Amino acid sequence: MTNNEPKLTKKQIAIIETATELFAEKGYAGTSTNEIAHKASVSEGTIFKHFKSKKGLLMAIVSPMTMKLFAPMIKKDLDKVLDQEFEYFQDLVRAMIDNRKAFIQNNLPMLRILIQEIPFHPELKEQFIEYIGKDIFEKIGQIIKYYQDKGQLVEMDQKTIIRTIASSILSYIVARYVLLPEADWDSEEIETERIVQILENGLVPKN
Amino acid sequence: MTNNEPKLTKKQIAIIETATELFAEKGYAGTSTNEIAHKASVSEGTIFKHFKSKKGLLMAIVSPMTMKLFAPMIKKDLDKVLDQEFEYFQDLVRAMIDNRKAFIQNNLPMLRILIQEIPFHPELKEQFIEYIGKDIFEKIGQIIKYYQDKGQLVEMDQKTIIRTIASSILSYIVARYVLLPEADWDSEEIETERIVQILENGLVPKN
Amino acid sequence: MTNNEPKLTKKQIAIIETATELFAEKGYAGTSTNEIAHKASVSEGTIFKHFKSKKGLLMAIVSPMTMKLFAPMIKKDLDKVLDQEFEYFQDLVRAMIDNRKAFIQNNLPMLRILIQEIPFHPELKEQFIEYIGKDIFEKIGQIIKYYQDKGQLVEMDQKTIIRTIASSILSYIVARYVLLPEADWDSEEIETERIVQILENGLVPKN
Amino acid sequence: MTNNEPKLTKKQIAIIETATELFAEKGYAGTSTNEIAHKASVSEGTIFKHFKSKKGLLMAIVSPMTMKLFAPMIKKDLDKVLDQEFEYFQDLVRAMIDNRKAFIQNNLPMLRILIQEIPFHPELKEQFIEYIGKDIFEKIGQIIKYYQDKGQLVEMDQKTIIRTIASSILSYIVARYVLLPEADWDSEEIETERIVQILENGLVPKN
DNA sequence: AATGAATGAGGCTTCATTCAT
DNA sequence: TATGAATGAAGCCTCATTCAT
Repeated sequence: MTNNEPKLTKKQIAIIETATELFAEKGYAGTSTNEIAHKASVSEGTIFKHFKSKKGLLMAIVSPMTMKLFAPMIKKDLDKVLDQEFEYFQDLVRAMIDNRKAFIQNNLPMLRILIQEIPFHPELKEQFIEYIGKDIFEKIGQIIKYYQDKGQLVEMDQKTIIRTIASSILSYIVARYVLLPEADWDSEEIETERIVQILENGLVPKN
Repeated sequence: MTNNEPKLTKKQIAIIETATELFAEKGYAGTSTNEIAHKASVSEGTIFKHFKSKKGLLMAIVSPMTMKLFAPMIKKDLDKVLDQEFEYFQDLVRAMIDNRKAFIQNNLPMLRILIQEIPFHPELKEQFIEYIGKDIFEKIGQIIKYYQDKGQLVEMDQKTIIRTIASSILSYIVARYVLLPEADWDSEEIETERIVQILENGLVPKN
Repeated sequence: MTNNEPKLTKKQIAIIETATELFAEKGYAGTSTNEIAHKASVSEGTIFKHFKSKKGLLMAIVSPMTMKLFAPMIKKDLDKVLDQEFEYFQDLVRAMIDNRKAFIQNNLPMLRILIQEIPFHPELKEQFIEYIGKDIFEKIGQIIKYYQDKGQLVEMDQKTIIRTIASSILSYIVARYVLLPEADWDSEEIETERIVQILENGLVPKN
Repeated sequence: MTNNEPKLTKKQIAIIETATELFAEKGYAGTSTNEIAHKASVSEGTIFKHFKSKKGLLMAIVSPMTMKLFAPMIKKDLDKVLDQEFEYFQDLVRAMIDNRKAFIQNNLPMLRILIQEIPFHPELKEQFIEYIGKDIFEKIGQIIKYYQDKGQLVEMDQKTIIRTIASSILSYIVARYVLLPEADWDSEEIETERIVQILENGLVPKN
């Protein structure tokens, strides 16, 4: 949908992929451009030719353009979920958890970078918010309205509902896959069901 | 393993305080020992005399010994909440939110360090878990049982309940005070009430 | 040694002109080939195709071949002065000042390069001397003899006289236009007249 | 006369001396900090510890403080000349030429640096002017007035006279020792006498 | 116990130059 | 002929750490 094609060379892609991996693993400040160059089988000079500076590389990784590389995927598979018009809100939540879980597992490195580096690079925050906001928020807003109209969702303001759902899902996923990946967790189905149940009874009005 | 009272000199305290601040603000890898020395009005040599290495300084900051400095305070004010035997579970939650909020605001720097650096320093994770686990978990477990017996809490397993409560409270507080401190939030009372309400209706069994 | 007309392509001219400008402004060592390429709207490869190396480009700029591009102009307008047979030596000096001033102003960049880089590139010195010497010295020698015969010039040896005149004129012009272009100078006419007068009479008053 | 003692360590002095030499020989941009470190038997880190940056080192070399190291010498031996109250102005000029020649030969490197780098570092110009102006100009002004009153100097304005004398002396010395040190020059005495004579009488013979 | 000069390894970045297209 | 991606050597600079005082 974006007109100006990125046209990244093979080396550029190798650099971005390697850097993404390493930044995620060791942090931005803890990764040297030399290491990136080696692992990407590229000369250090090439990195700077393309990305101007180490920070430039970081920004490229999380830049809208790069995100757009993921965006189609993100949108498409989010749409798959959102467009299904589940009979019950709970089924939507269940589907979203699976969907988000898959996405996060696939994009763990970039998300790790975002989470770790946002506090140190104010520019990142803006990109993150813009990206999340623009592409995802609206759609979700519509869905929520749909279930509110159906009487399956409390009439709280949307921001709060989104935050509640998001924080329930994200805090579980982040804890499980980012912060404490080695801890012993119950099976995914059971964890999923718990979240659903809690969200259900908390957000669905009693009559 | 912790020997008797740690007797820190003024310089050592100055170093720890300065380093805590700077690590929190710019990250461990992003802070230089030189900067710490300057801001603490201490020579670089002194830092290494006392803490062996930069990592040693980090470990000292988050070490049980240092944490013990905070521990009495932590425990005491957590106990203040937990020992009150509120009539209703909701009141406990409300009190805990206020309590945690105060603690986090007071100890933001160290928490920031923990959150940021845990992924890069495996040793930290152990210290963190041991510290949090040992001192707090048990107590909370008792409390939960108390309210379960009173019929005010679902009969889920404790781990899940704790995670649910903790993630509700923490994800709100972390988001509000650590990740997005500048965003426009509703007033604290309203936010608190929402969390309480959601937790309440989600966790309290319907009859 | 100079073969027939040098046929420079448009790109080559663009490169030479841009490089001349930049070398003059920032020095040879302070200018990158990349910058030259950009400002000349040419790829870096092209520069090396044509000039072999960065040094080759410098040599091309100050080479006899390039200088010959200016030589006709130089000679012509110097001849204009020298062929006029002024009644008085002072008038010749006055005319030469104006003439040199114009030339220097028009060719400031290349002169700057010569002045700045001669100490670091021995080859340059030879080119410079050969070029200046061959084309100009002889002519001036004749002129001096002419005014000596007329009794308007002391009977010192020519080398000294040339050096005296040249240094008077050049040190003024270099100081005024190269070294301290922003300083506050008197009007050009007044400065010119002072040089003429001092050359004529010296500093000791005759009574 | 300056109160705050510089207190340069041995290494600092070694760095400054080596850098002065190398900058003079190969230019600022043409000299690497690595080379300076090696020749000064010092680690590269030490250079930056003391001088912050390569430019900082350049500024230190030509800074007032460093110049003050030379200033006593400069002033003292200039005073030797200026305080002698020569019977004739010509004798003063003669003495000044010898004196300046000695100074320049002794400080050739620093002067070379100044001459070469001033066009590229505007800050240098200010330091140069301030330094020359403050310490030397006034004194010379007095001397000139002395000889004007004695009727041995034309009644031109002082600035012009100073410039004339300075440019005569400097252009000879710079040409002889800086720009074209290898050329074949007449003996020093003869050259000196010529300058004196020209300054005295000019180029036009009186009959 | 404290200092701060000194270090050398390594970090980020620039550069002249080459080469496949 | 022209391009510009790619290179690797070298440049400037920072850093954690050591050591004589």
